[in-house]
Amino acid sequence: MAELLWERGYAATSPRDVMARADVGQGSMYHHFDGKHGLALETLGAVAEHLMAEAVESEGEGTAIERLRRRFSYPRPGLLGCRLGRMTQDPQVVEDPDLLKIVSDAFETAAAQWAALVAEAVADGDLPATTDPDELASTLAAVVQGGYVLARAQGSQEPMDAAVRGALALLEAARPRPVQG
Amino acid sequence: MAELLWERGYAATSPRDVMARADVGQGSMYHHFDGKHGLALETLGAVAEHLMAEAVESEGEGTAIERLRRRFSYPRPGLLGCRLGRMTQDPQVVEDPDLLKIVSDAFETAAAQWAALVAEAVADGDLPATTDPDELASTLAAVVQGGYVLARAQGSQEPMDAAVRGALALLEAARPRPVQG
DNA sequence: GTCTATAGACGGATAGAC
DNA sequence: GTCTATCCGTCTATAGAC
Repeated sequence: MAELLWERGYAATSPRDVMARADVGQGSMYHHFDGKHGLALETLGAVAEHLMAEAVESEGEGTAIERLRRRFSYPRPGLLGCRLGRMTQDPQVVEDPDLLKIVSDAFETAAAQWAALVAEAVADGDLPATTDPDELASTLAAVVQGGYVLARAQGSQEPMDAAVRGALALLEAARPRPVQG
Repeated sequence: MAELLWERGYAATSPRDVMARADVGQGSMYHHFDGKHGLALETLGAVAEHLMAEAVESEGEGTAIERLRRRFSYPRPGLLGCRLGRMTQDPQVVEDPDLLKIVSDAFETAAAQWAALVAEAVADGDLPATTDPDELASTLAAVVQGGYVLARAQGSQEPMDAAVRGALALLEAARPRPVQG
């Protein structure tokens, strides 16, 4: 189910497909899961947890700006799209409070983590003192999500990587000059 | 059809829906259009043209950096999503060369326009001389597209606006200090 | 040009045997 | 627990009358 949600989204994934891919009979599936909706609920929750853990791990060690840059530069499969961001274009997901909550919570958590990194980097003097952490957090998250869109639109990984590089260059250019002495 | 493509995407829009919304009989539709595919082709082409024209208009007059900021800040309906970017999450669109081409071309044109604005602003000394116009163009386009994703994920316009503001602040902070005298 | 009727496949789910 | 059979609706498109 996780694979199919990624490849096709929620609306376009049928229980039949899931059964075929998992090589499982109809009876088995409906015995263990509460239909398509329940199946998606469990799957998407697990995916969200997995992605968040991976993102935090990707930061590694170092100063805030280093961790921010590392997390931001973490390789992402542009052509495949984001397993969560993708769901926001699926009306059947957005109109379903349960499913939307999973996506919404994940983005909220991610935004808070970006904002914390930004705030720390500002305190370190590695970003302008005037920076609004929440705004820049939104910007960074948007570059990542938008990178997926551009990559899929062009059928190439490149726009995603370019978007990230462009943002990194901007962060660097905006870095306050260290006070001499 | 344009409305339905926007609201539901391509895969989830049925000829029946279109007929109902347009208050047109089945025979009429299939007489004038070559089925769902042809309908989408014509519609999406017109939408792309309209959006591109609107974007160019939004720039207004002034220096490159002013036009860039104006076009970038142009109000966008985050909750509704981008009428073209949305299509990139629909496998039936991405796997259809004709439909994908419309989306792909539009993004390519937009990227070129962003890059031209950036290059001009660099020449004006309003952006760092080290800026790669293509990269920053990708970044700007990604912020916009990602803003739509964030807005829909949170069910609010705010993340979209915040992402744009954050990017504008970054552009401002990265602005080279004018040489005195 | 526009209508109604119909085709054949797939959607999501349930029933009841084993 | 797992299987097969089956339900009713929708999907996209075509046929053929008017």
